[in-house]
Amino acid sequence: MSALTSRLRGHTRKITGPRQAILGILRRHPHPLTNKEIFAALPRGRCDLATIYRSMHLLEEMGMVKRFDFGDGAARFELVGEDDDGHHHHLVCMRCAEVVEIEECSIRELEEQIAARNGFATVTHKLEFFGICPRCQR
Amino acid sequence: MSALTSRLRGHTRKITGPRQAILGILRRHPHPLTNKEIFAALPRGRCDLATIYRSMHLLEEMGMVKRFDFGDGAARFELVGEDDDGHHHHLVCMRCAEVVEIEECSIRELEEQIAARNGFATVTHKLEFFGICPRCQR
DNA sequence: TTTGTTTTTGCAAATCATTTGCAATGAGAA
DNA sequence: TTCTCATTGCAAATGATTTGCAAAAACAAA
Repeated sequence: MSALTSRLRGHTRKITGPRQAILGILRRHPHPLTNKEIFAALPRGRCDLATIYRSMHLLEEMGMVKRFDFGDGAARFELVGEDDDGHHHHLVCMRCAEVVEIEECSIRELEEQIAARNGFATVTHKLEFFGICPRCQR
Repeated sequence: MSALTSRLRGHTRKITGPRQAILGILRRHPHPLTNKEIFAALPRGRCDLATIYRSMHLLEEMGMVKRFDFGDGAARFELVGEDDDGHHHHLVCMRCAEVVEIEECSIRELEEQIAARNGFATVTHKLEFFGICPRCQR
């Protein structure tokens, strides 16, 4: 919690109940959660859905959570550890949405390994690169 | 067009004006397009936006277009060649949304190569695996 | 601990992408 | 040419996410 405290203070931000509660939920859920899931996990009426959306933006900017997009239209978030940079991949079941964290980071050749190792079938992957193009760098 | 014709016929589907027009736009745009962009590229009033959404679903099911998700909330589509399976990656500028097609399929080590080769800066990548989990396979 | 200032929150309304109901229209088989 | 079923346009419905605004909460300073 000290990490949150100092980081928030450094941004002229306040340590509010909703924010602590959200971090709490994230801390005890090692899987990516949607804003709605976080909302549901919070004690009833603990805070508004809009507040969760706003908090996630803030925490993301501060680098405390990582945003994931599984392509189903809802963003998902995971807490980033003190040390790690939060970079890892996910193996998502297209039927029940079960999520398995994948530590390694290679590809293609890994598809088979990942499929076999986890017993998943018809595994595919989606990959996009992001950056700043030459024109925009000027 | 013969490919479209035969494929559509094989699915008890009709060859309509909107569908031909959409394929036409896709054919002359080698980059992923959003439904809205396709709509805008179509001669005014050529067809409804809803029809484009419906057509893209159909074409995707038929394997004639590939759907891409750059995480900005809008799906993008590209025509899949007769032969190729449409598998390739994209390098997207986070500022102007310029898109560069990346042929190779490896990762991480490639990030630097891709960044250098295209003059892009701060390149990152997003990757997710999809499949059917053991429980769902039963 | 009281006050003053600034950030946050709740709530409701607004956006945006995408989907859907339904009656009218069009494509293709007979 | 006719008949039937797929398809379309249009408008309304969804679902995720954002935003305006006044009230409430944090916190620094007194």
